[in-house]
Amino acid sequence: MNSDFRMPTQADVARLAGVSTATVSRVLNNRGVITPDVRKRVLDSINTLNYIPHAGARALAMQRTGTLGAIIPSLNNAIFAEGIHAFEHTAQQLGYTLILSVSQQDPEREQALVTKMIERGVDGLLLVGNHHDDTVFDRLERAGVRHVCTWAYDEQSRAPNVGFDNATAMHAVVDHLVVHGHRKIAMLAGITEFNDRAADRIKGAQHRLNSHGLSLPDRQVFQVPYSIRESRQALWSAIDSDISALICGNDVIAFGALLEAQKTGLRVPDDLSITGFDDLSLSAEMSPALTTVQVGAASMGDTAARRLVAAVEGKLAVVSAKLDTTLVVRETTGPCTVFNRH
Amino acid sequence: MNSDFRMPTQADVARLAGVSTATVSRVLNNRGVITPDVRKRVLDSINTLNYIPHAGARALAMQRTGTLGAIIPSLNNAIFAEGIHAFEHTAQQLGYTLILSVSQQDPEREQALVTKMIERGVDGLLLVGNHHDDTVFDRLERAGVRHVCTWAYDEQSRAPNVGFDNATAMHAVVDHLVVHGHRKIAMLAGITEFNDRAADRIKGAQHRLNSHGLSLPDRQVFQVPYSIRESRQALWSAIDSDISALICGNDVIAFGALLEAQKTGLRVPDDLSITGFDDLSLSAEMSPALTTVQVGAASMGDTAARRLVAAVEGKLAVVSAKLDTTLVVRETTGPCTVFNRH
DNA sequence: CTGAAAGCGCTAACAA
DNA sequence: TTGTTAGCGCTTTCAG
Repeated sequence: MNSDFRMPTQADVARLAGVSTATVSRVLNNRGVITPDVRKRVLDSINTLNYIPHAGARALAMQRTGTLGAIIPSLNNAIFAEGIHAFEHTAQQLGYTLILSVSQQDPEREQALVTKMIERGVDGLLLVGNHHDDTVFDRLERAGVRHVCTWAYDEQSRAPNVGFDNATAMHAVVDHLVVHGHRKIAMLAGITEFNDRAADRIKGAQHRLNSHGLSLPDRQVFQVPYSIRESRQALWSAIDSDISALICGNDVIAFGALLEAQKTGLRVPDDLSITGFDDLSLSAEMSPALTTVQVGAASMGDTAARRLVAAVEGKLAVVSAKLDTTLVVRETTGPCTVFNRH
Repeated sequence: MNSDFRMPTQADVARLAGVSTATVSRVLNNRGVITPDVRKRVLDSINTLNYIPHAGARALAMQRTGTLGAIIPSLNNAIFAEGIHAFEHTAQQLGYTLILSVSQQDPEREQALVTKMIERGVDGLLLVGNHHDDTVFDRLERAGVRHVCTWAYDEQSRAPNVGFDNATAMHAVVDHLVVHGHRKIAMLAGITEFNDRAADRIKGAQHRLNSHGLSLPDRQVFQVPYSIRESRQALWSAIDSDISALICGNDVIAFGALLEAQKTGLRVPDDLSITGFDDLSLSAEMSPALTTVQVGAASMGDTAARRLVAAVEGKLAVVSAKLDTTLVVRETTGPCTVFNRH
């Protein structure tokens, strides 16, 4: 690392090209009209000096940074990774850079990260879920940072949403199961603390079952971390009661349940129907292929980025987008064969 | 969005507290000694004004941003997501913010992204693999941005490495297979264009096989994208020759091969042994559980962040770290039962 | 221990 | 069409 070497600045470029810094700035930002000859001289100087503008200085002078922030619960969850991948891709395409932080579902950490994002001057911010500390929204609104909550959709939410209704998404699952004759159903849900999506999925399943004259009592809802290992164990609690179908909070949980079921000789779907949520790419490939809910994480990330940028550049409010989910029926669900065990 | 509202600045805080901005800056950065009373007044003012410092301005005045950059090929690959998750976690812990960009294995895009990173003034940058455009390193060195290449380890590399030797990592796989009597082996490798890790894994397997007096001719090496679907198809090309073992470039490819093998009634490992690379969390859980190479993506991300920060704060060069890989023998490999098919 | 003032690199009026 | 001149918000000598 050559120690005391100064990166060339706009002033250096200006000097070399024999123009003012204002002119350099102009050609850099395509502002105003510039004599072809001058523009060429500037461009040449930039090249020979290997000049790279200083984003911090620019951010100070203009009122924007050209960055989009995202605070997500985790990256070790393929579905978030997929959503962020798309978000970054679109952001990049629109000329924005991504600043990414992981909250680990910790509200305090999230709050601190939001402040960090404001410090960094992100032009827009993506959040996951609608459940956030009030101060999060207060700060964001106060700072005038456009933001959007994803992975959820609720008309009542304080912030704009780009996502789907987790509760409603469960309706199709329940209907599918009920139509196939399932009456006793359990659920391996995600952990609901600080996770409104997981909670909504439970509520959605329960309500829909109720409307069919059935029920999913709380004691048949088991909260498990999004981990295959832990999900395998949870299967045992779930099948203690003689259920014929198992609704899982997401695909990873479903993988665990399926693997464990297979290992113990339980036939899926003959002895037990299993459903997932997310439709990871693996879900279609495994065998039996997983019946699950497709959420379109990629298009969610893409849409979130577009709406955010549109709002920033148009100086408007972010407009919400309600995304659809679709039940993908595959091989882990089938007709209920009652009295199958016990 | 309240339109023309100005975020409170340090000057506002100073005014309210009845001190100079210099003093505010001092308490903010714990520099020098400050009278307790003054400190309290400043802190109070900060609170009542909800003052949030401006990172851009600070970056301009100091010579650092408190950000770490990372440019990775993709996020839709669980192993990269895991590595970045750890990188971000450690960075956050050390007080740094992550700026993340995805290159999609495109050298031109990568080059542009590196420039973007320099613009943003990242204090350190994580790259994947050792194969990068010369201008990438030129620019980075010129700008004095510490950087580290991960997911690879090569004494000869131009940049510091935090990673493992992909070629050597294959030795254990080959040895394991050979010891079990396998002689005819094929490989489903990753696509080697712009991917030195994939290429090294092939070379590693070939060399080691050679040293056993065996060989892995190029025509038995099939390059496939890191996708289950595509890998399934590739299996057919591979087993055309009557091999008894299949080395896969990573776990995802192995999943595909395994799934397809099972589907067609090929018994694993009796009819065909299969190995992976990465040791994704799923690999241990599936059945048969996958024999694979554990790479410790998390500790790689963690170490990369620490080394980068140490170099930045100590004004030193980044020091490389050679990480170990370990073969995890599970159930997809077994003794060779020759003449098993055809 | 604290304040005044210069300046980090860039953009945006305002003149010319 | 281009140059001059203020800042943008913060840190940092240098005085006091």
